[in-house]
This record gives sequence, C-alpha cells and structure tokens, in this order.
Amino acid sequence: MLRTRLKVKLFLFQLLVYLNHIITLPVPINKLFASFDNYLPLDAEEREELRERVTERKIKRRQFILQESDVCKHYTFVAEGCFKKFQVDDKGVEHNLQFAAEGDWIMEIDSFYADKPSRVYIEAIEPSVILQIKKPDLFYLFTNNPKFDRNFRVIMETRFVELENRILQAISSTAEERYLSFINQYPHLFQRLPSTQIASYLGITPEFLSKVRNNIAKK
Amino acid sequence: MLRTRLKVKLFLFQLLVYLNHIITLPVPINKLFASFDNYLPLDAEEREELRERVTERKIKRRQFILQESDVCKHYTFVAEGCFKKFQVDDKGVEHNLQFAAEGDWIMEIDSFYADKPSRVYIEAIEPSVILQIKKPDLFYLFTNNPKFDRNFRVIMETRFVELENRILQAISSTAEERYLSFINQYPHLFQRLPSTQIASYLGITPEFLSKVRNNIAKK
DNA sequence: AAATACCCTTAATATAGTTTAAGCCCGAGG
DNA sequence: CCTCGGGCTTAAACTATATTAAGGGTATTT
Repeated sequence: MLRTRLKVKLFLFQLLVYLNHIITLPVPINKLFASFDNYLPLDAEEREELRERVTERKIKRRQFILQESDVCKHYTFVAEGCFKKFQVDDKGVEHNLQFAAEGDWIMEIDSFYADKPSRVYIEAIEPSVILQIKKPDLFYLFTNNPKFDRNFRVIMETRFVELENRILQAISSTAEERYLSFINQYPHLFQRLPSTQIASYLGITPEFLSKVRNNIAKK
Repeated sequence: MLRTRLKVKLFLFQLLVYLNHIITLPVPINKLFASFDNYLPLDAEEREELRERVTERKIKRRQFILQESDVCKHYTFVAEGCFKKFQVDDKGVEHNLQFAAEGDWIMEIDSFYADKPSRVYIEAIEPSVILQIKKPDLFYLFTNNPKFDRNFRVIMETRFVELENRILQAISSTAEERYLSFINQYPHLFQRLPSTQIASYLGITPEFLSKVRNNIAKK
C-alpha cells in the first residue's frame, strides 16, 4: 500500500517534470512538435521517436548550412532565426528561391533525394537555431508511422501550392503587384529582411524596388 | 497425370493472354504501369490493385476536365494527348501554369486535398485519353502499400524540382533564355503546342515571343 | 465553298525594368 | 574616434517587354 502511494508520487513528479519540459520551456524541439499540431499532432511516444532522430544546431549569421556542389544531407527545421536559399548566376548575382523563418522547413529536395550536388546555397540571415534530420532517419519515420508520412506529405503540398502561386505571379503580375502580395503574405519576413533580399526574391533589382516602394508611398 | 498437363496448358494459355495484354497492346493502363517503372515498378498484384481503382476516359479537344470553382476530385494521368492548366485573370487573360502530355500527371493539388474550389481550369489541347483516380482510392493505395506511397511521393518531388527551376528562371532569365530553355527541356511540347500557348506559359505576349523567335533565327 | 475563328507576324508607340553612377546614412571593426 | 562597407535612394540613359493595330495564312465550322 505504501509502495503504491510512493509509485504514484514518483509518477506525478515525473509527469510534472515532463509537462514543465514540454509546456513552459520554449526549447527548439517544442516548436517542431507544435508545428505538427497544425496537421496531425504527435502523441508522447511519437514525439520521443522524433526527438531521438533530430539534431539541434546553433547557426551564426552569414553561416552556410548548404553550399553549392555539396550534397544536401538533411531536412532542416528552423526553430529560431531565418535562412535564405539562393542560386548564384554566371555574373555572380544571387537569386533567392526561398526564405525560411521559425516553423518553416528548408532543404534542396533534388540534392537530398537523388544525392546530387546542390546547385543552391542555404545561408543564415540571422543567428538561428535549427533541428536537422538525416535521410535514413526520415525514411525510418516515414515507413514506421503513417502519421509522419502524412505530416511531411502535407508540408510538401503546402510548399507546392506556394510555388505554383509564385509562378502564377511571376508570369502574370507586375513587380509592384508581386511586392504588395509579398508584404501581404509574409508580413513577418517583410519586417525583418533587408529590401535587397526581397528584391532578389521578387526577381527585380534593388534600385527598381526602391522606385516601386516610392510609387506605392505616393499613392 | 492427364489433368495435370491440362492444367499446365490452361495456365500457359492464360499467361499468354496476360502477356499479350500487358506487352503488345498499347492500352492506356499499360502506360500508367510503365510510368511507374521509372521509380519502383509494380508487380502483377499491385497492377491489379491499381487497375481496379482507375477510370479511363476519352476527352475531346477543348473539353475541360476541371473548371474554376469546381472541386478537383481526381488525380489525372495522361495516357494520350495533352492538357493545359491555367488561371484566368481579371482582364480575361489566360496564364498557363502547366502542360501535361503522355506520362504526366495533372491536378489542382490545393483543391484536391483541401476540397476547396479550384482557381484553375484544366483543358484538353488535343483529343486525349486519361486515367483518373479518386481521393479515397488514392488514399487506400497510399496506406495499403508503401510502394504506391513512394511512387507518388517521387512524382511530387519531380514536379517540385521542376517548379523551383521554373521560378529560378522567372526571376533570373530573359524571355529569350526562358524560351530556349523551354525548347530544350520540352522538345515534344514545343513541336505540338501553338506558340501562343508557350508564350502564356513563359509569361510573355505572343507578339513578343514572335519577336524573340525572329531574333533567334537571325543569329 | 464560304464564313469564321484562330494563329502568326510586323511595326509604331508606350511602359516596365535595368544599368550605371553618385551620394547618404548607419552600424561594425580597427 | 575614424573609417569602411553595406544597405537605401535618386536620376539619367538604356533595354526588355507590352500595347495597339493591322494584315495574311490556315484550320474548323457551317
């Protein structure tokens, strides 16, 4: 009888520690768990499965997590900070393909799945904290639990829809329309990013973006 | 003894029928099977599983298989012919987001998965034969056999890479460069499609494409 | 076979976006 | 403290692309 009460107490204590860990401390892994809550939330056991396969890293501003001609070895989840993914053309000009801030995933999918050398760079725009998962671990999760599969599938679909929208804009809208739509869709990025980075994302020169902003202000 | 030989004969006969069916006749479903051979080929049983869940349709030129504000109910595999997926802007101008010819898949992914009204049209450019699969059937295949899952995932990844390349081009290349790259990447489409459709895909006017072609010819 | 719609081209003019160059402001590093 | 580089802006000249309008050819429909 006494032993039972002791066990209960111990259990409650552990529970408390666990809850504290999960709820009150804003540790990076919790942001990852939270991000799945938008789709199919993970239970305690699944969270543990995921936690075991994920590596946390701190990244400095201007540090690269992927360089051209390297193979992309990880899916990267951004817990804090912000990254850009870009390609460099023959003239040395950078073209931003994607930004990834807290809660976003970033990787070079072609390089990752086909073990090809990457044609893009991924660089931290701010000091950041990331969680990375390697291919074998990701595949383990895919095959061992359909919930992971479904979750990562939805992440891809979401990106996919974003990409198609961006293409539509690229082939049908003026620079001003694209800029306004960017502000509207990514207000948190708009505040944090230097204009020159946004210009590169929109496919225009910084000088012209300046003019566009000026025109908008005049209205 | 006699019965056994009869059984063997019967079996061989059935096998012959099957092989004839699979190999010699270019029926639409075989194109679908063949398309999986690029990834993880399906065995006889899996083919049967797929065949049971797929509906064949003949589509006339200019016929729509998806209209704006309808919900996209199918993944569509093109066995013969060619389709375009496009959005219409406020001025009534069409903007081509995708072409799909033999061996390609086409659908409005956002509408399909989220049961949202579609913002795009999908229309046959040529008389076509398609194979369609509905959401519950697709999900059945996903959950019941990882090979389907993997195959459809790879199809998505491939499209994904194409989209990112197209965005890169849109933000970093001139119309002439994009046109040449289109010809290079999709020679079969270039031959079949009217220039005006290609112009819409590249995000330029037909008049300007005409000029671009002229410039290229002069060189 | 005629009528119609579509497709392609050309050219003049207008607009959107780039290039080059210069100057200003501010934060980081010596 | 100074200086140096990055980011932002302006403006003039230039280039890429759109718009408008017109004409000719070819395939589709009547």
